[in-house]
This record gives sequence, C-alpha cells and structure tokens, in this order.
Amino acid sequence: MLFHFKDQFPHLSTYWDKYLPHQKRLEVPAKTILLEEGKVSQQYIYIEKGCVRAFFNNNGDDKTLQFFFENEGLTSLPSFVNDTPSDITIETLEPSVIYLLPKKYVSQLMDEVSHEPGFLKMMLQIFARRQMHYSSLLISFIRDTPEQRYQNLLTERPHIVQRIPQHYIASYLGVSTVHLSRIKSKLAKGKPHF
Amino acid sequence: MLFHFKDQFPHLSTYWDKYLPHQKRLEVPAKTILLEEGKVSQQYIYIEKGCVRAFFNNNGDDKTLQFFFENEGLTSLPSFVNDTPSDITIETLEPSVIYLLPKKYVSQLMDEVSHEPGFLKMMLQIFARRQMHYSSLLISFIRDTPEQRYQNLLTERPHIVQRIPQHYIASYLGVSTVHLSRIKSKLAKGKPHF
DNA sequence: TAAACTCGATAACATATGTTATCGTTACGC
DNA sequence: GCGTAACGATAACATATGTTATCGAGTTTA
Repeated sequence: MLFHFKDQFPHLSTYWDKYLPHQKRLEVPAKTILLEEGKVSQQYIYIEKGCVRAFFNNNGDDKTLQFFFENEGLTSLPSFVNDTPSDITIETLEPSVIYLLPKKYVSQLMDEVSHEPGFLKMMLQIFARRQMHYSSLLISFIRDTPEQRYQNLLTERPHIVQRIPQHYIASYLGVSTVHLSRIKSKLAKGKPHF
Repeated sequence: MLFHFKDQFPHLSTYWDKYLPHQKRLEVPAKTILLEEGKVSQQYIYIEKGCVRAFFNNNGDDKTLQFFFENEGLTSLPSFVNDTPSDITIETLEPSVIYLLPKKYVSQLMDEVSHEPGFLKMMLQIFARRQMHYSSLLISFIRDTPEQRYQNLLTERPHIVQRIPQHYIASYLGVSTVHLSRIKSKLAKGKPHF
C-alpha cells in the first residue's frame, strides 16, 4: 500500500521515508504462511522478490482469490482494518523476500498523512480501482465459461500462467485440475502452433 | 447516494436540502429503462417506490447483477464518474416512483461538501462497504453451488425471493430458469411444510 | 542413487447444469 | 370476455464439469 503510493505520490514521500525503517525483512522458502485464516492480520506485507497467493479453504480444497508478485503489497484488508479474524490465508509460492510493516506504524502513518490534501483523493482512487477489479472479476465469473476465463488469463496476464503451477491456476479459475487440463488440450488441438 | 447519507450524517443535511429541489420526479411503469447499456449515465437515480434491477446483456440473455428497492439510490458508478459508456442497463421491475438528480448538481454538491471534515471518512466507509459487498458476492460465486446461493438468498434476503419474478432470480444466481425450478422442487421435497 | 513428493495428462464414470419443447396458470390489454 | 403475453413447472436430451484412479516425468530429500 504505502509502497506503490510512494511512486504515485512523490510529494508525500517524506512520510513514507519516515516509516520504511520499521519494516522487517524476511527471506522465506516456498509455501510459507504469511497470514493464516482465522488469525488477525498484524502487518502489511510487501513483496520484494517472489510471489504469493491469497486463498480460503472450503471443505479441504483451496479456492485461490488472487496472486501477488514483486513490488506489490497486500494484507487482508477487513482483518487489518477491523481487527477481525482473516477469512483468507496468504502463502508464498516461491522462495521470497518480503517486508513486513506492523500495523501500529501503518495506523500512525495513516493518521499523520490523512491531513494532507491529496491523501483522501488518493484513497478514493485506490478504492475505486479495487472495486473495478472485484466487479470485473465477478462479471467474468458470471458471464464467461472457464475456458474463456483461461484465455483471458493467457492474453491479459500471461505472466501468471507462465509462472504459477497449474493447479493453483485451476483453483483460481474455479475449476478442477482435471478440467483445466482438458481445456488446455482442447485449445492445443484447435490451434496447433507449428 | 446523497439520500441515505442524509440519514447517516444529519450534520451535513443543509447540503442535501439545497440540492433536493433539483431532482426530477418520475412515475414510470414496469420495464422502463432508466439507463441503457452503452450510454453515459447522466443522473443519479433514487427509488421512492418500486424496484429496479441492474443487468448486462450477453449474447441475448440477461445477467442480473443487483436489485434495488425503496429508499435506495444507484447509478453506474464508473459511467457516472468517468463519462464512459455504461456497461449495464437499469430498468424498473414494477411500476415505480423515482427521482433523478442530474450529474452536474451531484458534482457541485460533491465539491461543496468535500471540505467538510466528515465527508471523506464517509466516502471511505461507503467504498469499504461496497467492496465487502462485491467481494462476498464473488466468494459466494466461487465457493457455493447455485442451490446454496439460493438458500442464502432465502434466509438473508427473503424479500427478494418474495417480490422478484423467478426468472430474474435465476439470472441473478447465474443459472437457467429451468435449473432454478429444479432447485426449488428439490428443496420442497426435502422439507415438506405441512 | 533410491525414495518420496510435486506436478500434470488422461480415461472412465458420475453429477450438475444448460437447451429446447410442452403444458398449465395467471395477469393484462383491448 | 377473449386473446395474448408473462410466468413457472416439467420432461428429454445434450453438454460441461467434478471425482477418482492411474501413469509418467521432473525435483527434492535423505
């Protein structure tokens, strides 16, 4: 959060600089849990290297909601803001380098910076974008078949398909691994690439 | 928007009062289009009596996103804010009494009221709530079967099931009318009510 | 290197859901 | 009142998707 804002709103950078030293740097292997479903989010997560996924567990099988990569920040917003148990788990998919900023510093920073004229407009932008993201995802779920969603992923976010193991992709698309395999082989037949 | 805010933030009511006279009152029959897909949203819609639905068209069949009832306000936010063509259609489902407030007054009101200390916090609340709504809808689509979603609707928003014709409910749940009928008869078998 | 594990493909079968068509009921315009 | 359209139930069939099991190729670990 704080971190990409720094690029977008350089005039507020003195605030960011003041708090960056409070971050904790971590090098972790793949499959490390950064936030566990049911616990309260205590820090904001920033990814320097590697990637993570956010998912929730439903009767033993994972449902992946989102992937995050280098230079992205995340947390469970409702848990972080309201001190409620998180409904999602966040785990690394590759060996990663991440930074954690404890919640109390985030709050302090928010309080300080909220007096800045640009800040609230910025927050609105963030929220509007986030809403767009969720609503377009929702619309895609309602409107498109899994095959279309997979093709969208291929054209619009190919780095995900290249980098993420396929069964996580299936979980993200909302289909079984078997069915994603079928989709792929069907597409391969229709469009030979030689 | 403006209208429920008036209840929640009475200290800002002088602002609302100033702009309410600019609304246009309309009595319309059922199936009246209030905003058409592809056109730019020009006014904010408030429902005094009746109900409407927001939907988009996909190859001839409707996909309903949301229902709105008395004392609720709506518009296509992206279209309204960015002057872009709306991706949804808004139409009445019953004979309705609605109020329209042209966009220019909404903008003026926003500008005036944005200096109020409470305003931006209020906007953040609104957006956070909206995001929760979208994300929980999305999670429900990912996690639950149509049957579970229908039961959720029955328990959490029974007024919708009672009031809205069933084929719109099917469109809202993302299933065919036939399948919703099957779901209902299956539930009726499991739980006889005599 | 052997064993264990991860990942992905595929087949066979089961279930969920869509499509089309038909029918009966109700509501509504004329 | 009559004709028509809207609404919903149901059947028959087609397609999409899930489940389970098996196989094989890499990778990691001891």
